[in-house]
Order: sequence, then structure tokens, then C-alpha cells
Amino acid sequence: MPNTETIAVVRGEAEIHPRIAHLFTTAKTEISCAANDLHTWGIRTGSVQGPQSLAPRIAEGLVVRKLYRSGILLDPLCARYANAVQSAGGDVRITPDELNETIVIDGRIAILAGDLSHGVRSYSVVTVPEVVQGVSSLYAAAWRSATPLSTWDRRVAELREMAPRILEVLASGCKDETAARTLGLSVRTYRRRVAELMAALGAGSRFQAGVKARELGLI
Amino acid sequence: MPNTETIAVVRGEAEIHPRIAHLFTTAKTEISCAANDLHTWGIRTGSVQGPQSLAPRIAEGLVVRKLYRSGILLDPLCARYANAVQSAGGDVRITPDELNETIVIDGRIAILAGDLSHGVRSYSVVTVPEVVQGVSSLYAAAWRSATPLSTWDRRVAELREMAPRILEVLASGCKDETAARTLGLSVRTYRRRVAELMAALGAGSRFQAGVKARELGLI
DNA sequence: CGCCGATTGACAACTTCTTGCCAGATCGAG
DNA sequence: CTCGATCTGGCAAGAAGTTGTCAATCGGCG
Repeated sequence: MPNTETIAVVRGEAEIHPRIAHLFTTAKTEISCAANDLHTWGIRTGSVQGPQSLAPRIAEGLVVRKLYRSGILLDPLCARYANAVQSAGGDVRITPDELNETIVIDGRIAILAGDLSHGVRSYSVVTVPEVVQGVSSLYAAAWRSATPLSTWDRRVAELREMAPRILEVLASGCKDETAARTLGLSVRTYRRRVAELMAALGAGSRFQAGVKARELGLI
Repeated sequence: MPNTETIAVVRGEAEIHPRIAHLFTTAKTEISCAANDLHTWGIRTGSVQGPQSLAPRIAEGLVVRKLYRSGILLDPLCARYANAVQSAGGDVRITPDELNETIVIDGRIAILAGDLSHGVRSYSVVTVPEVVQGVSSLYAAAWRSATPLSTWDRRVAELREMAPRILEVLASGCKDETAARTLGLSVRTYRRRVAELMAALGAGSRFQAGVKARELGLI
């Protein structure tokens, strides 16, 4: 077998981001991407070109699918990016569930993001047909159960506006009564907002919500 | 006035870490440092030399004072580093309070860490005598109210060992009863450990604890 | 061997949070 | 102008978390 049909492990963003950028520019039929945030695949850092650059190729038939966690919609920058992908002709869906961060290119190459180890993240670049097929199936399943961006964005647009202030008072460690007063809301309404934030973050406890908010750079 | 007596603003770690490294090697009488974590001043990333390199100069009379947040002692690497500074002849104190991250060199230069802005941190490098004096005074006040490392470390040594597992179940979002069972503890004991963690992190709510744990890289 | 200090687990009181329900207010469409 | 939809705030029930107290256990020390 040609040695391109292997699994390569790449360590660190400096290594993986140029490869992704290259793969994105050479993709012919399909780019499918699942991300918990806009950092993993070099989008936030600008390592990958803006979605506008894909528009002509989408018009020519390139299929672009982006699957994101709902939590990222709480960040105005991320929300704007996701909408830009949609405007460029890409298809964007949102899920509240934790995602296995994945990229599939042309049904032939799959990139899977591993765990952080000593501050460095590993990525597996796979070209074995059976493995790529399996990863594609998993992606398709997650895609099917997700919700269109427009539906989610309508829901979180207002929440996004007040999310920074809510997260700030939550992160200050004070009680709901104090937080509500600080924001000029009733306790009930404040608690509604917190519940919405937790739902958007996919968090089952306030501790978990704090961790996720921090991970997403919302705090 | 010589233009060295100014305030310079430096943006980004790549800029500030080499300067700090240089200042550390040229310091004559005193290095005072306050850090909320071991990342801000380039310690965790290795940009600054290990504490052993200071030992000969400490023996010659260089005074090294390090003031850290109690939360960092939950990280074995950080705890080891702090103890190494102490072993090298430095003086290390611990506070549960939030710190204004500062370095003072020879009572003549002060470096203050600002807030993150768009993922980049600003640092102010100050040589104006009056300002440096004021910063030194603030540092001294925080130093006086802090506790020796040995006292704190005795307290958190056992907590440090089980902190990863506790933080992991906390971050999973499950209830205390479930978490306790997962760790093989009673609910009361689990809650004692969580309370100790929150105290070490200086957190008043679980949400705040989640944020701080994530910031410290404990999760 | 006995005593003492530390720790654990059970129980409980209290606080804080989660969510449902309902009345009233507001706003937009017909 | 009316009506329906939506949101807010108050109230409340229940769940989850916080902390105190006490009895039991264990290990170390004299």
C-alpha cells in the first residue's frame, strides 16, 4: 500500500494548522468540520482563511458543512463567523452535545483532535479508507441530530448580548440575589437567563458551566 | 529626565518573557514576584530559568520573594516549582486572595500584568521612582498578610493528590451523591474535599471555582 | 494498654439553586 | 381597538449544596 494510506500523529497547533489550511484549499468535493470552539481548527487564530474565500468554490459545487457546539454562539465573534460561513453558502448546524472534534476532506482524509497533553494537543491525520469511512459515518450521525444555525441563533441572540455581564457576575462568586440586583433584574428572570446559559453551554451543573465558559473564552 | 524613567507598555508574552528573563539575570539586590499562576511570568512555559540557577546568587545576597495564589498548590508541577524556589533559598508565601500580578526588581523596576485583550496580554514596565515605590509598598502589604509556603503545603498536600479526580467529577456536571460514589467516598467526605478545594481556589461559588480551576490548568 | 487527636460517615438544619405556575404588563398584528 | 403571544416577577415546591454536630474508628504515642 502507498504510504500515504497511514495514520500520522501531529503534535501542536503550529504543525496542524498549516496542514488544515492546505487541505482546505485543495479540497474538491467536501469539507466537513466539527468543532467545540473556534480555536481547535485555527479559525479564531486566523490560521485558516475566512469563509468568504470558500464562496466561489461553494458556488462551483464544494460542499462545506460546519457543526458547532451551541456554547460558541454566546461569543459574538464566533457567532459572526458561523453566520459568515452560512452566508458564504456553507451549511452550519448546532448541537448542545460535546463533539468529537473532526475534519473530513473529500471523504478521503480525516483529522481527529486528541486531548491536550502538557499543554500540547495531538491530532491524528488518517487516510485509511475504512477509518475515514467510519469517521464520516460518525460525523453524519452527529450532523443529523443537530439543529440549523438559524434556529439556534434566533434563540441565543439576546442571550449573547447579556451573556458577558451574566458570566461576569457568576464568576464573581456572589449569590443569585446579589447578582440579579447588580444586573437590574428580578431573581426569577436572572435565574431564567442562567438556565438558558447553562443550556447553551450544555452544562449540568454550575461548576461545569464555569469550566466550559472559561474554555470557550467567554470569561 | 533620562528616557529610561518612563512607563513602557509591552504586548504579548513573546515580548515580555525575554525581558523578564534578562531582568532576572541582571538583578542585584532583590526580585519580588506576585503571580496568580505560573504562566503569567513565563515560568510554566520555561521562558524563565529554573530556580536552581538563582541559588548561587541568593547565597551571595540576592533576595528572592515569590508570592503565589493558594490555587497553584493544587497543581503538582506548580507545587514542585514553588518548593524548588524555597529550596534554592528563595522566600515563598501563599495567599488565598486574588493577586495583582507584579514583579519588582531591585526596587527600581516594576512590571505589572494587565488584562487580556483579544487573547493578548499587556504588561507595563515602569521605572518612574515614585511609581515603583508605590508598587513595592503594595507588594509588601500583600506579602505581610500572606502565609509561608510550608504551612499551606502541609494543608493541601493530600488535597493535591486527589484534586484531579475531584475536579474531573465536578466538571462532569453530576450531583454530589453520584460524584461521591464514583470516588468511593461518603457524600459528607466528598463535600469536605470540595469545600477544601474551593477554599484553596479562593472561590465563593462552584461556578467561580470551575472558572478558576480551568484558568489554573487544573482541568 | 490506654488515651488522645484526627478522620470519616450519618444525620440534620439551613442556604442556595432549579423549575413550575400564574397573574399582569407589553407589544404587535389584524 | 382587540386579541394572542411573549416576557417578567412573585411565589412556591423540590432538589442540590453548605456546614455543623456527634458517634465510631483508627493510629500513634506515652
